[in-house]
Amino acid sequence: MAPRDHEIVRLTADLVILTVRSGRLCVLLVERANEPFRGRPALPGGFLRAGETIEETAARELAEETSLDGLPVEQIGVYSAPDRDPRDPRVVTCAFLAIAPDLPVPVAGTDAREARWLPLDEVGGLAFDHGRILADAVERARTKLQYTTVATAFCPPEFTISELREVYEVVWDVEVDRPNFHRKVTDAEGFVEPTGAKSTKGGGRPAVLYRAGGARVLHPPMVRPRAKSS
Amino acid sequence: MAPRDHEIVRLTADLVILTVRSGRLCVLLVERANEPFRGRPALPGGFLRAGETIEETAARELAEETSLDGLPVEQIGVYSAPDRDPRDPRVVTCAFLAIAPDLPVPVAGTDAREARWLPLDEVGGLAFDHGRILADAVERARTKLQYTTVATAFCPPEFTISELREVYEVVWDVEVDRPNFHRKVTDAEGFVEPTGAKSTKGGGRPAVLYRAGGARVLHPPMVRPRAKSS
DNA sequence: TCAAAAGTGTTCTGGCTACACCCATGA
DNA sequence: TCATGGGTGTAGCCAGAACACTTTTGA
Repeated sequence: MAPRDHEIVRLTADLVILTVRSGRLCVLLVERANEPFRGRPALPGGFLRAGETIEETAARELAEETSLDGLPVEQIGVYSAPDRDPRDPRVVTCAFLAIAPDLPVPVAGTDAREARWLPLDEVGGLAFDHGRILADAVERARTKLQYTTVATAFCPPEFTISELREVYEVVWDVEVDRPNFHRKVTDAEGFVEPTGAKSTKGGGRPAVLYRAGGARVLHPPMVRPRAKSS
Repeated sequence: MAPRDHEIVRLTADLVILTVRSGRLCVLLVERANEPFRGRPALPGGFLRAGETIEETAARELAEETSLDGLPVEQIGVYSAPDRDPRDPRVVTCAFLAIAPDLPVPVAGTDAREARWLPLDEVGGLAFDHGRILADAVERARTKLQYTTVATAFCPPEFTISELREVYEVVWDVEVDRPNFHRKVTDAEGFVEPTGAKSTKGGGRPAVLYRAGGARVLHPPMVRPRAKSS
């Protein structure tokens, strides 16, 4: 092969960290402190270091931003347009999706950057190609709700079926039939398991509390109905 | 942020090109001409060049290996283990999946490397982490058959329903009910459309020929039955 | 006793499975 | 006229959709 006709790049991991806060799907954004795009909102992220896999880079940045350790991250894709970063030399990024419960805010980052949750429909003007990355990650999250049990990752350790249903309704922006959802979730092997306790909040009958079950895939899958708004 | 604590990498695109040949799922492999892993089978691939996206790198390598232009490629993932390439400096790869019809072989590459189709169950001893990349890509292809129309990409421009069914049977390693498959495929909007011609091969009744339809997603999806061979 | 939210029962329907059956061609 | 593979008909089953209904709490 022809030697040295290839380009040297710097590799970053950018994180799309999603959560549900007060009935809205939110993403964690930071404000850029340096050029390029100084002052613009951006996805948290950082450079690959020696000896790391890019997953480890992502996990390290995630821990710094959310103080949630061991939260799984999933690759969304590589974004490598030559002009995506005006700096020289070239920067290629690998985007990751992470799903978090509603954390105590403001999220205390260990570095000076200000991080904040922003509802998806208020996001605009992101730096670089982060708008596209965010859109791709949200689409992935929506798809994953169908055939995996990740919805529980949006919830606190103990939750009610209604709280879990709210995750689906918020992320998919649909209404989900309450009785059918209850049956489907409680019948599905390993999706949720009862803790024995009951929720005391709420005006009506107390709800049984559940925790996430052992299953990762959902069988049969949830089917996403037609969107309610549009 | 702390400057210069990040690593410089070289980025490659590696291709998993799949096809169905004489009833078996096959992958295109090349023999490495240089160290490391000289003489070992490997996935075709190459380095990112200046001004290219990594998708363009993949498309360029694909065209060189198969002389099929414009075949779509899909990202599988990034493989970045620090020790995946014994060379220094570090090489990170982005893997791509491409699906091809049964091409006239041997595939004429423009470079000197010898490329050949190898049935999946005969693959072994791949260079680097290409064994894992291949496994991930095959799993992706299997999943994609469920809810997309990519199965037609395994077929020539005109094909019979039975040829399309064979794709599912080979890739999934299952038996598919012939009558039900026929109905499902011909009823699905945009999956296949008849050309008007009929196949002359085969001993029995001539089969109607179809070409790929316009739809990319399959609605409702194909469901993968339990594997026939354990 | 009423409102509110949790949870159960029941009917209907659409898609899938299984398999019987008919059709068109070559030998 | 028989073998071979293409294509259609149809009965049963099962899961999801829709929605009526019962249960358990606080006010």
